[in-house]
Amino acid sequence: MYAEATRAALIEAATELFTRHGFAGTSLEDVAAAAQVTRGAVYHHFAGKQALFEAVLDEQELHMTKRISTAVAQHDDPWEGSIAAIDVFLDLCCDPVYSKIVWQEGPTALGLARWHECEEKYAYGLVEASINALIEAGYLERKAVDTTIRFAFQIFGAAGMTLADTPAAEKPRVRDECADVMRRMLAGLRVPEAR
Amino acid sequence: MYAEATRAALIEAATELFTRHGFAGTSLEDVAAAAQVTRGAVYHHFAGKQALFEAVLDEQELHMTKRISTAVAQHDDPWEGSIAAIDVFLDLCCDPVYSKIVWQEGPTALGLARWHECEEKYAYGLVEASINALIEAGYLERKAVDTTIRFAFQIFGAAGMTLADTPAAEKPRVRDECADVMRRMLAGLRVPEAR
DNA sequence: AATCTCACATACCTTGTGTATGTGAATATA
DNA sequence: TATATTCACATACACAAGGTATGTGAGATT
Repeated sequence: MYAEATRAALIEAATELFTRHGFAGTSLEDVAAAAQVTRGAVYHHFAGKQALFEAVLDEQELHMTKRISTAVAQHDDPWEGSIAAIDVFLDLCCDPVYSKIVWQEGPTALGLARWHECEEKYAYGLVEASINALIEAGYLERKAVDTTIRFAFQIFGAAGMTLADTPAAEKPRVRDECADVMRRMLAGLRVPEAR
Repeated sequence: MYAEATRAALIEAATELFTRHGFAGTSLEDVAAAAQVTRGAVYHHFAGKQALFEAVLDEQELHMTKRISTAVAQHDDPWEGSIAAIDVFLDLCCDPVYSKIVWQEGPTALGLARWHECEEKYAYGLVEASINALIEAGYLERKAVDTTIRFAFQIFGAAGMTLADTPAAEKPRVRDECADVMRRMLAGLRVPEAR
């Protein structure tokens, strides 16, 4: 029963190729060849090219979600938790695979609408929870909540995309600059009394 | 000499179709038919599908640039100018064509790298100029400048994308919420003395 | 009047996705 | 142990779409 191994090999090959050549630049023929099978195997395990990409993306997101959740859980204060989440997230974004798959290729591969649906399950949900926790704790006003969540989410995306096309050598510096800017922007949203 | 008219008709048809069905969902056959010519005409005027999209995008960007520039020019204080730029930009993003072409289809159609190159010429340049002006005037620290510009730019993108999938009926409300959040985030970056 | 170029149309090639069918090995069944 | 069935792919085909190469008529040039 090598089926599961084949599936894993396909996801691994796809992850590698989508990262290196992008979604559009990778054919299923390429993926199959890299996994040492034919396109038939791809269509046996996945409904199509998009479904394969979603499997790749899900794996990346799951990993990210776990790491951020545990980091957040170590803080009682939601503000501290949010800062921790930012730091862990930025570290993750220095991983070229994660940032490329999720932030660069994701929207292209799935279209913005479908990509956003996928994000709802992972990153977006985390941001939503954090913002709501900050509101509950009195750090943020209960005002324009949806828009605030959306913006916060996009800011994470901005960081991801920024780090994605930063050369490896400069990543540490840019990572810290991103953390600084994100913290200050978040601080700008705090209610005056909580500052 | 109907050449220029044909070219304009192609751009107009492409704008309409890319807006309605997206870049991937529109074939050059569709565009040619809508402009009452054949695909041959498309390839006579444009190098390919991407080049056609870039022509469409350029037109939208040019219009945006003009409106924002004149708005900014009416203020001496760069902070006031930036606030004005935000307002004009958000108004523009309520136009479904602009937001769809530039913020939704752009990255998908051209790939993030190429899209970013195009943006450099227009929106990105404006943000860059504004941030630099704010630094010169002492509102912002001269620190992590590139990252700050990038983030500010992405925040505009966040607003554009947010408004793009907001139903027309809610656009006015969301538009104002965006303006509020953007102002507060920008304020978070101000040096303490300038607050 | 002959020629040349512009502005397209027509026809063809190629790539890549998706689908339908074939096949051998493993497993279940009798 | 012989037969049937299912799984895990491979093979072959259909079709859409982008790109290219070539054909063509009208107007400009000489």
